[in-house]
Amino acid sequence: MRVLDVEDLVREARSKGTVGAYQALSQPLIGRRSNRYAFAREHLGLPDHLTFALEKEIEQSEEEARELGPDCLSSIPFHDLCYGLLLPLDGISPRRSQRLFGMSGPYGERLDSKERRALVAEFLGNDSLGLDLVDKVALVRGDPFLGRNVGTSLNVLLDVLSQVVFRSPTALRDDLGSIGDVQEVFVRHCSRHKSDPPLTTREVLLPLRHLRGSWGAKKKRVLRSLVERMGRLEVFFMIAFLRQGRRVSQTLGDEALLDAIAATHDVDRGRLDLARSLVDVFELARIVRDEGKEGLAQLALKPLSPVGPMLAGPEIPKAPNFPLFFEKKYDGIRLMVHKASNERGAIRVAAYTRRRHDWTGQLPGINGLAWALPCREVILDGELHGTFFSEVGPRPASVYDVMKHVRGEGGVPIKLRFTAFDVIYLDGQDLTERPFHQRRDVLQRLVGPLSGLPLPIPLELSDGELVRARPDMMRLYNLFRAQGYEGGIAKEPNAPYSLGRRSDQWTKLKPAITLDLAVTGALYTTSVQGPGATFGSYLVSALAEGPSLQEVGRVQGLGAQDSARLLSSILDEGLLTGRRLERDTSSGRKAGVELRPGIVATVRFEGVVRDDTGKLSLRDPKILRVRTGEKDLGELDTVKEIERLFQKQRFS
DNA sequence: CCTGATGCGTC
DNA sequence: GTCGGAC
DNA sequence: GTCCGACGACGCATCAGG
Repeated sequence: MRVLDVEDLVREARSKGTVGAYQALSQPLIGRRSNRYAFAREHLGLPDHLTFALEKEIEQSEEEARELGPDCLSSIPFHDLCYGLLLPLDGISPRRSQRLFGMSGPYGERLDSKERRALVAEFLGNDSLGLDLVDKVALVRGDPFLGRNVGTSLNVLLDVLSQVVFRSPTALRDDLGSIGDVQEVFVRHCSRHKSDPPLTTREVLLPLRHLRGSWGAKKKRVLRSLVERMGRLEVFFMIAFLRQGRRVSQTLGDEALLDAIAATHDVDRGRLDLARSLVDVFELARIVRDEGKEGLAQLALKPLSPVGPMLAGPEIPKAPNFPLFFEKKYDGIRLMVHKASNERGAIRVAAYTRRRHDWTGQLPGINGLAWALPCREVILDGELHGTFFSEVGPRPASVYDVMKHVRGEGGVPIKLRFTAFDVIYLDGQDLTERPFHQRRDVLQRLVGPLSGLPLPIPLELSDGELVRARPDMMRLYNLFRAQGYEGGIAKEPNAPYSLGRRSDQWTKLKPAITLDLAVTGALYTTSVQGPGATFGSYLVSALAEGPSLQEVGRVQGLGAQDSARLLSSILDEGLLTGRRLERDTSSGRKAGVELRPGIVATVRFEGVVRDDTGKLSLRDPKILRVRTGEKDLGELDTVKEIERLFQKQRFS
């Protein structure tokens, strides 16, 4: 056995360039070392974010059996891209830009939407940047994660910054309190204008693209490696990328992107539109990049290719156009069930959620359901929901029970059911253009006979009927409510099925309960949009024994005007107790202030939910109006009342 | 081993 | 899920 | 009108640290 000479291997590998060297060494040396990052840093001079990106890229290229090019990182410097593209697209005001970066960008002032479109078209058409179409779409959309949800909490960002600038996270949080915007906090603490040597755009895009699923110290190490090499402009936009929800160039939607792709990549605009209804814009870019026109031409609605379901519009209008099909609204998980058969009769089944995630594996019973359908191929749209069995008899389960049952592999005494309410594809035919009533007929013939069969997940047709006037509709609505369901959906009989879109041809009718609650605190907004509102949400409390106040939930803030008015009355009436408070939210811990009672909010909500610990909260709460100057606690609704509502909805 | 923090998914 | 705001 | 980010709820998986 020959002993490997590390030095020799490294010397030989380095002659192959950065990527080649890592590839050459990843198997014999780096893969075996516990600290690959330290090894790559010492011997190859690779910063951590590149080691991370290359490791992931190599993994992926092996899976997809494709070559990893030696120049997969060489591309336009990220700084130049920020300056030439992201800054003009972002619509940041010239004054702010001057203050943050000491410059106002290449155009001096804000671009209007026409100019932004032109810029995007020019960018997509420029093939000397070392960026492919997927990269470009990701940049224009400000989403390096390609449409997947990747969040980074505020605390993680501040931790990373604290490692780079040697300032405590607490001090940084205080800075954030006075500056108001995370991106700006990073910019202020960044000493350089420009990275040196410059980071390339791919060098930033690739680590971010693979960041999904990375957690804790690993994620922080990658981010730190990037942040400490960035100048102000670069760090500003990377932080924008990382903030979940916050995207640059938000004003330029898919439409503009499709226009630009059509113009620069010689594909038909109408074809792109059609494609867009079947896949998201990132997948579309990948298809154009890898398969070109032919790939686009092959795109069609077909089983086993997930598509976004049609979504209902907001609320039913006061005077809807009758007749309408009024259908029970089930509280569960929206699911598209796909069935496909090949020539030899082998059947494949899949189930996809509203955001096109594959839930087939989590729902073994879905196979039996699909097999029972008397057709070769089909795509059914419906709701996975459940029935809860308790001492007082069966009642519809809430979506939380359903999730617990599905994810926790039972443990909850509910029986899952799948209720189909639409069919969009049947045996080679795309039915999306057909009017709803025709699809309903098809569905009835297909699913009706299977109702009541003992399938692993029972299949049934949604409950509903054609109503000709409001009293008919309300009679049905009250019946559905009495049975414990959420309400109803009104569907226009002639509506086609709009894939992946929200349509007002389907509207909801749901209950609205209101309570008067005390506003006992406010959390600062994390918004970075202009002046906006100071507070992003409010803590509300109900009257409890004592009398005392018990917090019963948070309610999203008001519009800019109402919010400003509320803030001034808080100050006028001296409602600030001076105590600060913090609450955990899905986007990290948020800071806020405690308020003395004095503001009463009328809160509308759809029901009461109870978590594992027995705590009751309001579901989908919204502030209808606020009254100030209320000193009398007796006017408030009580915790008892909320408990009563919870019991009532359970046993109705 | 338990608990809290974080991320990601559903509504 | 809802809502408000920018376009 | 349409789009999308800022917000609400819970539950589960995973990891860090006492």
